[in-house]
Amino acid sequence: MNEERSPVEESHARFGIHFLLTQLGTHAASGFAERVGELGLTPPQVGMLRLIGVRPGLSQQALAEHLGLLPSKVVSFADDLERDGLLTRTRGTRDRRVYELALTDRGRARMDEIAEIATEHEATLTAALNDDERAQLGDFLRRIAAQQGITPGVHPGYRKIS
Amino acid sequence: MNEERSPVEESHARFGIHFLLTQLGTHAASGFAERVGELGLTPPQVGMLRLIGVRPGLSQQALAEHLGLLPSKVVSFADDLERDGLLTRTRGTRDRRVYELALTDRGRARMDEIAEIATEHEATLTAALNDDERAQLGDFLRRIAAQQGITPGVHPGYRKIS
DNA sequence: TATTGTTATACTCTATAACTATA
DNA sequence: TATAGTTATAGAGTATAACAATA
Repeated sequence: MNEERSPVEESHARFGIHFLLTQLGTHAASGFAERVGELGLTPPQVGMLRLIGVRPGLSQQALAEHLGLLPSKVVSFADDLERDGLLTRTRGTRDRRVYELALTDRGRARMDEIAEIATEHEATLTAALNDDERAQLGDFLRRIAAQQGITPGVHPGYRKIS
Repeated sequence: MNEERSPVEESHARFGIHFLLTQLGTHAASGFAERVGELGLTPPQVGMLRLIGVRPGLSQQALAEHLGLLPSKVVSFADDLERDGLLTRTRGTRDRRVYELALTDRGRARMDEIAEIATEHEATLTAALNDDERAQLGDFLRRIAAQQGITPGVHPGYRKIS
């Protein structure tokens, strides 16, 4: 290994947080994808279930908007989730063009499983920190997100970066 | 907005760092991609230039291995960068199958531009924090990366998550 | 026979556009 | 005419496999 610090390396050192965030972001995402994959789900599908659980009666358009997914993707994801008995489509009473989506009992149970997986995943991911440090890290990241104009849980990065 | 805390929402709250990391990771990555895109470069190409700058004479295979890129991708990226006069391919003297890659003067100048962009990007990204907090955030993230077995700069997330 | 770089191809995924039914 | 959901399709991007040169 060469020990001299080239200009390139120095700029790289001054560039730490960006690299760490991108690398840890993809690491966290792929770890989570692997875990929920064992339940036959993808992260965007989990995002759909989570949002439907919080706001039942949501339309597919609204889901697509909130999660940053293509409407045509929401259709096929909803097909899968409905076929697996995790959610129901009900035609809207006032506007019969829309489907109102809701979790089934099975869907709620699946979300409880996912909550357990998520808690365990979170703990594994932050095993290097103690509770105080974890809280402080969360504070830092939330402040950065707020300052950057990022709404938590909205457009959570499922769509490809163009 | 519903103010009661459902089990789903509680699990979501306990799940903060994962979501923050993935969301901020894609945010940081897309911001950087946009900036270097104005120079006609993609993030993996920047990664190639950076690594070649640090370790001149690297082969395309070694590049692919270090950055987590497909060898066939390295070929087309190197084609672009060579055509733009940013790097040179020289046949290896001992093993004439390999190309030894090196930056041209123009390539080094481009890397200096990128270093400026990177420093500015980093400052913008962490504008919500003061210097002490920025240093502490870096420490937290480096410790997490080390504990998770992530080598800084190696396989920096260019490849798609499978 | 194995490996580097390259090219060609098959495959997946994404985004867009067309279609229906309601409004 | 416009919108929600759906389906079909074109385009982009990815991974794999085949190929030439060298070891």
